Amino acid sequence: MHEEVWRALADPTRRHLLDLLKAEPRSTGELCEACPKLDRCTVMKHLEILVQSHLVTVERRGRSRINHLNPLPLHQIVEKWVSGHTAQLALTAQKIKTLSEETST
Amino acid sequence: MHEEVWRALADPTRRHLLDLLKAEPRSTGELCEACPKLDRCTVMKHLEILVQSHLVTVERRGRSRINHLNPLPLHQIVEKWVSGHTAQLALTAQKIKTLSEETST
DNA sequence: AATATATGTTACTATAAAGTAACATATATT
DNA sequence: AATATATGTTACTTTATAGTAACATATATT
Repeated sequence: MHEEVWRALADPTRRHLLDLLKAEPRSTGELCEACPKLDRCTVMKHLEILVQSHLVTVERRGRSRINHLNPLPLHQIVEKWVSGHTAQLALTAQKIKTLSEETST
Repeated sequence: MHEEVWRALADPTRRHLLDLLKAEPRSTGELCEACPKLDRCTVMKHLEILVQSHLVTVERRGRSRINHLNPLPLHQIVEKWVSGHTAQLALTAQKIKTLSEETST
């Protein structure tokens, strides 16, 4: 299900990892370099969760593990859930305008 | 920031509450009736988190609290983060096709 | 074969979240 | 005023998550 995708996206570190992988596939070591504040084990745990949610796929290359971004699950939750909510924006434009002002407070 | 929005959306109960509010604003009591398995306090805690993330706004009406959906934060995280990732779908159509088969396993 | 490098595994700690219970307040109804 | 109703608050327990440390394995390099 998409439950894992939502959970995976909830963490800012994981979204950052996805951002890094958006540009190009990277090895785990490269991702760790890009996240100097985090322990390697922490990065690997996050990657594990991203793999379970299918947001990241793994390619083994010798002793390296190349992590690839898979944007499909993201696209799917947008299609199946988010779009149903954001569609209202067009319908209730004036109302949103008001709420927007409250939100920015 | 949008951190709270991602966190709020991570929980399936909260997404269900948003689904209920999508149709029409509802009082807390009505939401509790729609979630018979959950304690009233649990529902209120979830609503609290939804309000903090601005996904729900509250209107007081006598002794009732009417909860309104605000789809704007959702729209914003799609605009600011999700769309940047899903945009790749068009660019890497063939690759995704392959990943799709892996994902559905 | 010996060594370095990259990743995997297990166990632990600290923090946060989900859920509930008991009690408190505030508004409507009679 | 007394009562019922709807919501708010505080404190607690259980479970899940983030993060780390120490050790294990597997591949490349020399």
